[in-house]
Amino acid sequence: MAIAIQDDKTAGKMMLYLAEKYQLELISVDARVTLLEEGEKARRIYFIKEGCLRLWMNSNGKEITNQFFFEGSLVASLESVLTNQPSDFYLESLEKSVLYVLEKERFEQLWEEDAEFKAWFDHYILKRFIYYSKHLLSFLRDKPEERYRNLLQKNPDIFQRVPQHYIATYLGITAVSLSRIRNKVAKTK
Amino acid sequence: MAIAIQDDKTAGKMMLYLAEKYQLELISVDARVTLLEEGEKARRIYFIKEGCLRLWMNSNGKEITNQFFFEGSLVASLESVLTNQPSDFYLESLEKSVLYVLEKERFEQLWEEDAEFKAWFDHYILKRFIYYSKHLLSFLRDKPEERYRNLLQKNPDIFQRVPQHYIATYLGITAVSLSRIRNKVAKTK
DNA sequence: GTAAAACGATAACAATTGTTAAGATCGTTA
DNA sequence: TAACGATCTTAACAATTGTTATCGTTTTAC
Repeated sequence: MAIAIQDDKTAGKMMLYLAEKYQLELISVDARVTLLEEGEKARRIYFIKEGCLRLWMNSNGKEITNQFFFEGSLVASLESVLTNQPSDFYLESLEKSVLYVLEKERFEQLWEEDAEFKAWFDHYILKRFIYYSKHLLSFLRDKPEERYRNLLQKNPDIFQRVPQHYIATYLGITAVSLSRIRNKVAKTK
Repeated sequence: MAIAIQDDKTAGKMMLYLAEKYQLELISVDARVTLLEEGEKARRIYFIKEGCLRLWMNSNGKEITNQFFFEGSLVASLESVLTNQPSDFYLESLEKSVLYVLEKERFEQLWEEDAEFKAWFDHYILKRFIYYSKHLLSFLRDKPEERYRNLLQKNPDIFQRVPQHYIATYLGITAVSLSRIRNKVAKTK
């Protein structure tokens, strides 16, 4: 009896169902709004109804984008929420977004007392664990150009919605290098 | 009320306590023994009492080391165990090792029925999740030389126990490049 | 004990990426 | 509307890494 890992669509629907079930507050934010600062303790988890956000950090004056999040995703500085440590990351909206808000206290209460929520959240952590292990592997195995090709194939929309220089640091390269790779790949096709 | 993330020593002791509690079978394996092949479905989780192992994959004829595991660690192709899919990885002992064996069926039974085991395992997944997210970040943020310096500082023993060319692919570089970096860093000190 | 394999250092050259700077385009804001 | 900032491309050069090969040493296997 194996664990069936949900696909993103199913997980997204489940998330929205839970947001309604727990009657989470809905908020709207403009593009480029910072929802969490580095050094701050994260007190909220967001469920994205519409829009997109990014988690990023400042490393010696350079912005490093850790991850992008779109509709149907849970987003937070999870490490900060779970361990109660100050966040290493900034959380920022890239587009005008509509978000359900789950306060940390409510989250912890649900996690402990609500079996359906606990099952869903534990499964979410498992999914993220598998996602991270695969993403990490792509850094061990692939050159930047291959990481770009993979991203373009699996998530082409991202290039329509997210500035390219953010994508570059997500791929572990500079914006200049990504521009060169795109030029090269476009010629190859 | 935050989740307290256990340090490795505490987690290791807990693991050995559980191994005794569930009276897991103990096996000994020589160095360089393959415990799981690529394409095989993982049917066992191992708890390392003594020794060390590595998880690696073959990518276009090149060996990529995904992770090393030492005393007090749980080791398996977890993704394969959890999803019942064929493993992308090989699991191999690097030294003569002594391992507790937890069969998949027993694991699933404990996970569902034994609260202490479930709490421990869920916590383990959370820890691994945080480990992976930090490790991934080091690929986005640091150059290979910095990843080497960090590893040397945090885990110097690894260079005494693990062949250097395995460490190289774990750091995402070639063995030649790691040798050059070591030479350069040794001169800098 | 000896042959074979594994391991690590190094050299030479190719390929890729980083850095810095300049310029063009587009959208936002006063 | 005009000024500004954000975004992307490109160029030139520096720095780093990959590739291939050789060599000496150590370890393993028969």
